[in-house]
Amino acid sequence: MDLEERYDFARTEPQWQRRWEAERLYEVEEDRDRPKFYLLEMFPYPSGALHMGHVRNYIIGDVLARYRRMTGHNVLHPMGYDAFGLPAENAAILRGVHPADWTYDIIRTIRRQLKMLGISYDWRREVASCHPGYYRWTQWMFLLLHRRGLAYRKLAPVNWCPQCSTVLANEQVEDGCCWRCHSVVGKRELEQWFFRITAYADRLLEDLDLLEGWPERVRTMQRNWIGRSEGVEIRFPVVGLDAALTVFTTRQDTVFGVTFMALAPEHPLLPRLLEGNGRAAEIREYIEKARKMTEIDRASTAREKTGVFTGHYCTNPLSGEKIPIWVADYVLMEYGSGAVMGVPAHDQRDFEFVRTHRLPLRVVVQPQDGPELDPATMVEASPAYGRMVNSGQFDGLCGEDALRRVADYIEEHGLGRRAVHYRLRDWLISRQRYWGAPIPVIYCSGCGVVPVPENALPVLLPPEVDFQPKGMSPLAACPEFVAAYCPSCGGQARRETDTMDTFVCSSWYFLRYLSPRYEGGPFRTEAAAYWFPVDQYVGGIEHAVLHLLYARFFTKVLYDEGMVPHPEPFRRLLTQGMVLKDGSAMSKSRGNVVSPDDMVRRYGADATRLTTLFAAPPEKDFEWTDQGIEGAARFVARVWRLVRAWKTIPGGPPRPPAEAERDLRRALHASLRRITCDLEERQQMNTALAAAMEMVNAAYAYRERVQPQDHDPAVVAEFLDILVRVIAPFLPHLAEELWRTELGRTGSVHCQPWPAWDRGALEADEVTLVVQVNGRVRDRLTLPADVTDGESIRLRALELDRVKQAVGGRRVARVVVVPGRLVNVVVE
RNA sequence: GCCGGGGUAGCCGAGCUGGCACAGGCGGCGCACUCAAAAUGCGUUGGGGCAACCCCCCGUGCGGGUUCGAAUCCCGCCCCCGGCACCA
Repeated sequence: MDLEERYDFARTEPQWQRRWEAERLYEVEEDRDRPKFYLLEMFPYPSGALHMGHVRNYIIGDVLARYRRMTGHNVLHPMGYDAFGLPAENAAILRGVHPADWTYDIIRTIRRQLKMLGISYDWRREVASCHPGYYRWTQWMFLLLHRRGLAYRKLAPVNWCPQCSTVLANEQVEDGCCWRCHSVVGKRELEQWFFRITAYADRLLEDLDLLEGWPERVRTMQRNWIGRSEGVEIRFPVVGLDAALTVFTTRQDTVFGVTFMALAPEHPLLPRLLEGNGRAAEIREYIEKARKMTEIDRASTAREKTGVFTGHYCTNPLSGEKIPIWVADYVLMEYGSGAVMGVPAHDQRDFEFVRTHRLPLRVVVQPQDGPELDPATMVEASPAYGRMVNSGQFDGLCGEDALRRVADYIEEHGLGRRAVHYRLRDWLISRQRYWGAPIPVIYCSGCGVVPVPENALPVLLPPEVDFQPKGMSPLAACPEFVAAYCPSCGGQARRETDTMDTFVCSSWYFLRYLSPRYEGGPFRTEAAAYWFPVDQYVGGIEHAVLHLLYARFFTKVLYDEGMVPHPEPFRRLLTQGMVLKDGSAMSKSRGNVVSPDDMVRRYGADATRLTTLFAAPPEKDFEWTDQGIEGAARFVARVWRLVRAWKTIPGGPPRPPAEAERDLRRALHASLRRITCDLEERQQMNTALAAAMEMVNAAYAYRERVQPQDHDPAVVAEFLDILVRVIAPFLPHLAEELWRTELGRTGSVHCQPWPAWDRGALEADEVTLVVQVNGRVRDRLTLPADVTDGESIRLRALELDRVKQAVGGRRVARVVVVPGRLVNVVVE
């Protein structure tokens, strides 16, 4: 072999990419005779060229897709673009180009990058959510939800991002800041469209148990987000007023310990309590102050609990006691009923409140263990469940029983009812921006809110619009768009001018891929019957409660509508970690972006793929290093040289395998088994690749050990055949080059069946047992593999010099023999 | 505070359901090839003790426990990452 010869990835890789496209290798149709496998990566938001962090996602997905193809599956592996959204609009404002031009430009770049990496997509199925052929069906989804009573309009205080100049859903506010631009989010009172995701709260929660293929972390995050609490709502009549305050509590066993009532400053009953109230001025001042506070300040637990007494009282319906009503800004209007029964002895917040305002405290639950609670000496609340005291007829009841009996009593006496509350809020989907799918609704002075008829979709986004943000929807300033006829009465009417949240577009895209150009509906139900659900989804953890929750919600609605055969969209989920550079996530503003274009140019697509796959398990973050990719490129070349050197071994008569051949075959099949397990069950590409490297190392060791003229042709041929197949998912270009060009095989390696390991090759003639004395390794014992008799192994172990030495004449108490593994001699 | 996930060489990481701790890579060192270098191939690489091989001791965040045997199981801590959090 000429050592100067090098693997020319720059020539080879594009050549095979063109060939695969010409051979339509990755294009699939429904095929009832083959098991399907739907493999999907989260589609990118086209806000710029992809960096290494983005492409890791597609590389991981591609390995799994290629592996499934080789295991005989009919693999659907599509790609598209989450192309409606703010970055495009902001870039357009900044650069004076139209968002559509900007978006399609970036899409071209991303498509080129994905092709350059050799990702095996069925490109015919590409979708872009900003295309009318797509958003027509996003609008259709809106109408479906509307028809099912799941889309409604209401006036509510909503999150407003001043930077993005639009409202945001709760899920899109992180620590009081906009998820995208990190500006502090304020509140505005606006009439907006919501999706009633809370109607599905229980199912979204319960079905998490079905998602065994999801990381526990994501399931926990969704559980936290949904935040289900079981309790009771209790009505406290207001003294001297024909009204009652309803409170929600999960601790009805503490109801005899209520010493005050606290209302949120926004509570609707407050205006009535202020009528003719001598303290009205003071109270109003407090309410105003609370209103002006930012969400973050108000939510701070570090703040002292402030409040003012309203001068009014209500009656505890169980004890008959008179309870003072306060206003306190630690009570949130958005949760429960905006009123809290204050039980200072058993709730830390209420405890802090009474300490500042000198209100009384009463112990009504004694913990099962620990000292008796004494109100005089308590320094914090005691939230533990226990035995009810000072609670009249309920005294002595404990724990769950107490909760149940009090709830029963409340219901039987009409004082309230059992209730379940959620942290989850309805999904606010209106956006006061231009670059999104218009909400398909018309407002008629006579008929009210009228949905656009399905056959009038899409409601097209007009191209010529001034989209400079002015705190209102750009479409409202476009008279041609606003003017409409009422679909119901035909009279002059007005169009809705808000667009839909980007997350609406991405809540159903995995269904559009199934029949991407279908005109008769969002997707062909027969296609869904075959392909749905996604078998393996790959994407970032950042969507744990955003996209992944919304997509589950949409799927359940479509399931109820009978359009999809399964209530969950993603059977298995892999959340890949980030690629870090200099210790942090890549971003343009940080200037630490590693470009896949550079890496592919310098080292090739396969080496780039290998680097991201081998550096760490897929779900973990890893630091990008130049040494890493150099090592990857070395391995690519090492494989190439091995195959080049070995393909010329002439055939010869079969011969009995010698020890060197048996060792090589054992290493080959042991690695094959490991790679198969790692891909099949654990999805650990890094360890699969480690096994592939061991495989190659074993071949080099064989070449050191055996003279070239003595290389066993049959063993070498088997080795190359298996090696090239197993590297195919990881290094698709190299594998194809070796398969077709070097080994001269016909057809693509990517259409070959995945090899099965040979159990027989794994069996060794001899096994080496570890011999321990008191758990420490002292020697080794090599025996023919067929010696499994414990007694003879025991005797031979005790005969070993080093064992005798370690035993040192002490009495042998017992000998543990694990055949095939070890012997442990236990001495006193 | 609650919930989830982690902590193994100089670095990235293997180690499954208790059985030789550290596979594979990176980095380091050495050898071969070369006039030389690069590239490549081979060897070596946890710490300590010993002149030295053998060998011995220590070593998976910390402290206990279970076990013939623990990175792995149990109990109690510490630290890191992520989520939720004035949610009644």
